Amino acid sequence: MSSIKEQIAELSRGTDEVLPEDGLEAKLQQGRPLVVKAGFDPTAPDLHIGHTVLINKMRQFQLLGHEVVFLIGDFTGMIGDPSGKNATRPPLTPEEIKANAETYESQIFKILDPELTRVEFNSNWMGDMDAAGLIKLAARHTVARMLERDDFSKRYKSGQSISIHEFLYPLVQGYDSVALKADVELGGTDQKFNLLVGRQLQQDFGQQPQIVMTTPLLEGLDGVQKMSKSLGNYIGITESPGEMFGKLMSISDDLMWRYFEVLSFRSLDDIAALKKAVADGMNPRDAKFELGMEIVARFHDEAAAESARQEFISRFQKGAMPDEIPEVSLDAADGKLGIAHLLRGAGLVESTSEAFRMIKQGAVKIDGERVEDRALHVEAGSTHIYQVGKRKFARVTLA
RNA sequence: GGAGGGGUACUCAAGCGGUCAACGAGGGCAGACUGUAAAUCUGCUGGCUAUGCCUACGUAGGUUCGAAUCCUACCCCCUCCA
Repeated sequence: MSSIKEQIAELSRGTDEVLPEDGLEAKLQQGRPLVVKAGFDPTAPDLHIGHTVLINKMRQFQLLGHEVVFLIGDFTGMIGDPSGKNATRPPLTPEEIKANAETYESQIFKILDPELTRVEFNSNWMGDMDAAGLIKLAARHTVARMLERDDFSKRYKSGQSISIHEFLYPLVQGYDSVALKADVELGGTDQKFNLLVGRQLQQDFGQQPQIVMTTPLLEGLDGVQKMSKSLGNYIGITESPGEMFGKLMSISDDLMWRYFEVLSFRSLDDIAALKKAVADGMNPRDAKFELGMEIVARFHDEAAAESARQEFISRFQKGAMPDEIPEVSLDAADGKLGIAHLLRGAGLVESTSEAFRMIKQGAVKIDGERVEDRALHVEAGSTHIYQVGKRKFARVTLA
């Protein structure tokens, strides 16, 4: 077992804040398994690797022998977290929540040890609380303190509405920590306020307040904006090995080191050594290969990672066609088909207009030959490999 | 309840009777360069039976040879006052 100091260094790695700063050391020195809590929305879980920064942190605690609680906020979900959102969420049915919870589990257990993970639902304790209980809970916090929260104060000052129920969200989340007697709560930076409310409530309830650890929102593949599905700059953890590997290879070198820090399970020393090797002349691409392999292996397996790497090398370094090209059959009405219609029929472009644009830009190839003539017609009874841009391929048989 | 401002393409944002499929920026896509990088440069960025036609500027009507631009009604959003 590593020293407490080393543990703190690894546990703090890639975190945004640890509050209070020296609190973690004090907790660790107690020498008992700590209760480490992290809460998740019960809404449709479609995790991307940005979410796994937090889960990786849970895993670290788990490896050090602590008790990790994966808390599904099924009750809180009925309130809706106000952070940055104003749309009211439709309430989920118990069936939906159950299904979502199962999806969560199948995804997080690629990282966490199922045997050592405690899954909880906050409806277990919140569902039984009556109105009087809720008011008592509310009485433990003040409006002034609620307004300390950044987005509340902004909205209040600018005259935007704040519903009363939004104040209850941090309280319920904080009460979860009381119910679980949490020693540590993990959350994204946007959760900081809520996590701190937990500390205060625990103190009110006579408990030792939890340590709050926040993890940053991971930068997306563009390296600038946060990773999110709607921005399209994400890697979903259920994506194929090839896609995952390819996407990781497309990130900038700066971002690569960032990803090493928060996504890799390698030790900090290891990463420092790799960084030095690159500084001394190692091709950064090879370092990126190692990152790609590790991530793909985590969500798939070693063999998949290796073949993803091989595929990548043969396809892009040697310019070969991908191994798996979608097969498409199309019917030609008059014994031949215009190239634009063919490309659209094969799903390589959205519209014939787009097809013409792509041809004009020199992005269309047939069997590796660039198409120059937008009026080109392909004879029926032929099979060719059509390509649009670098990544879109289809083997089209024209009948 | 009263007064005022606004709704334009993926987003922001010009336009305020014709030359507007709509300036500009961002994003996206493509080409060059490369490590499928990043940065940079260039081009494209509604659809179609394709050098023309159709559909689009909150919704529905109207005025006009002609409307995103003017008028009317309606819907929605915001600000200020109560």
